Amino acid sequence: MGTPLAPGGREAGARPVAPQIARVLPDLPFDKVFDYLIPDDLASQVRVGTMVRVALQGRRIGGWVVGLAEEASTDRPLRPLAKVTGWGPPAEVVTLARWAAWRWAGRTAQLLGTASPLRAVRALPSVTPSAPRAPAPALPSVTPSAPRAPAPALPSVTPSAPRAPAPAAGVTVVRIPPAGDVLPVVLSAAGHGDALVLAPSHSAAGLLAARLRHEGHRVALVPHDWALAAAGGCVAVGSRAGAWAPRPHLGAVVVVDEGDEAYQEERAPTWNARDVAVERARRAGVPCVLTSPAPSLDALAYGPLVTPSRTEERGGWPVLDVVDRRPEPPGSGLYSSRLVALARQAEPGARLICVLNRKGRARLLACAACRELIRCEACGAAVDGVDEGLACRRCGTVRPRICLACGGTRLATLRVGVTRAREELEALANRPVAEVSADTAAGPPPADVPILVGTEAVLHRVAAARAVAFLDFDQELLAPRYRAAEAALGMLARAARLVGGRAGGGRLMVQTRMPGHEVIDAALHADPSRLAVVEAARRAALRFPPDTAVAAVSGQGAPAFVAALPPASGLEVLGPADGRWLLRAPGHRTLCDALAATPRPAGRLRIEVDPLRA
DNA sequence: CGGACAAGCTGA
DNA sequence: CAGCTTGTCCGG
Repeated sequence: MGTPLAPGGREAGARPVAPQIARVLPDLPFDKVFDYLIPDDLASQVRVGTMVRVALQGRRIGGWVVGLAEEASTDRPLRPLAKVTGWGPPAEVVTLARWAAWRWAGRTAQLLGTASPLRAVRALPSVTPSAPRAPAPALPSVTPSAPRAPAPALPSVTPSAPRAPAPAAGVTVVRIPPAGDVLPVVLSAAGHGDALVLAPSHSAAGLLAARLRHEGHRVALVPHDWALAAAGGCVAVGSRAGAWAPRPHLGAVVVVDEGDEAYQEERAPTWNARDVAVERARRAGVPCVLTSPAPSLDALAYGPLVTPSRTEERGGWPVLDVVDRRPEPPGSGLYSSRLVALARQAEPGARLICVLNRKGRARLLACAACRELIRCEACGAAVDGVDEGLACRRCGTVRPRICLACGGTRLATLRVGVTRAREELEALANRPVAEVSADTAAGPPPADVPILVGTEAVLHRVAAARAVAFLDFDQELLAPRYRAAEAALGMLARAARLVGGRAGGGRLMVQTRMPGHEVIDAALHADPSRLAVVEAARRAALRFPPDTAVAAVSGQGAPAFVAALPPASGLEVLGPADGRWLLRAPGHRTLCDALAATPRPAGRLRIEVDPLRA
């Protein structure tokens, strides 16, 4: 049984209320609001957020009611709403979407689409007024790996408190080591009104939802359980899109593994669920907790950091073996003797996972005789070894496998791809090795293979391992992205989760020529602050976020757009590099105001605010 | 987005 | 100058 659609506070018998005009944002590629008359028979169903269909230019188009009014904003005759489709995002989420459209230079309608139910919701399930409250989580399960959570938060978990006193609003960053458990933090938030909990992947959200249910909480897994979340009286758990879940009485927000890149939408607008969640909590005046084994500088800029004790944090990271490859001659292969020794110990039940973030076969070839780099004779780009000889990756020219400098025919691989890495390791370790990458068959890799080699994706495809080795960690440290160092430590943390804490005996190994790098130093000491301090200084020196706000502009219309930017807007324009401009401003206010004030030219235009690569 | 309408190109 | 393409504007 459900409550009638959108009661909206209008009771039968109450005098007819004034607003008869709905301001509707149609689902079109531009943000323009149109007025429609609300027919009397639909009046009880229409409020801000309601999804409707309207006639526009002889067509029917879906859209959202974004406002109610008594007077039209135009002289032309108004048409009535054609239909009420069902429930949509609540008013404060509509406002949030408008903010996000500004913040990431996108369309409100697109964000409202993300905030809306997958299928039309005609009625909300009724809320059991006093749902059986969660039993107290067994305290021992909380203590061992629990970080020192904000003190007032923990008591709220107790079942005796129907609604815990609201803890202080604001953002708290909680560092939880890889082998630690976020559940205590999530449970304390779950005690506050309609909590919102985000995890980076669908599977992580599902797992968290199941654990919360096990603890006795009513849980809506969004967007699937959108209507349940809209009815309230439960915890909403979701991944990226969950940031937009309807929450009638938002009480607290938790973002698990806040730095995970999965929180950022890849397509423009490149909104980030963590930042949406933080803003949402701020607007609602409720606490927001960001957790991470290695908090990002973006997170640290939001609020104070809470860390576990050194003992606890050290225990939550595995031992890291750093293999310094500097003494070895260049081109001595992908595998150090220490790595081969580790590989020979691997068993199907105690796996070794090797991570190599490159795909394909040989990436760079050199002449074995004269050491000249083998490049395309036409354009000078690197070439791939193919069956017919050497093929240019840029222009496609194919030529025989001969060194142009000395005529030598023996070519050496300088950087090995995953396929080749697998073959080599199988020979060196004398055990079966399987390749796992984003494009090999989905699902878990074969269980009877003791060693897996793959790109970073392998860390997402396997639940546990005895050891994880990064074959060329410098690849991560030197990646041409300003967040490379954070991403590298994040990858170590992810690997650490697979092998478990120090006591379990699992190991991490990195092969590197930069053994003193602060990322390695941080993981070695189980102290992410060691990276954060250095990284903060570096970002400031290079004027990258969070010290500044940046956006990347590309596509056909980019030149015209960049030319049309207001000259005195406080924006610094860099580039173009590869048809991509970078805009830099002291902060998002300046950046986003300038982006919003600039007319969009015809033609494709992609604006990435907070681009992952800059 | 997609229709309406206006301004440009081509062929006779 | 009809007949068509391409571009720009606009919707309640």
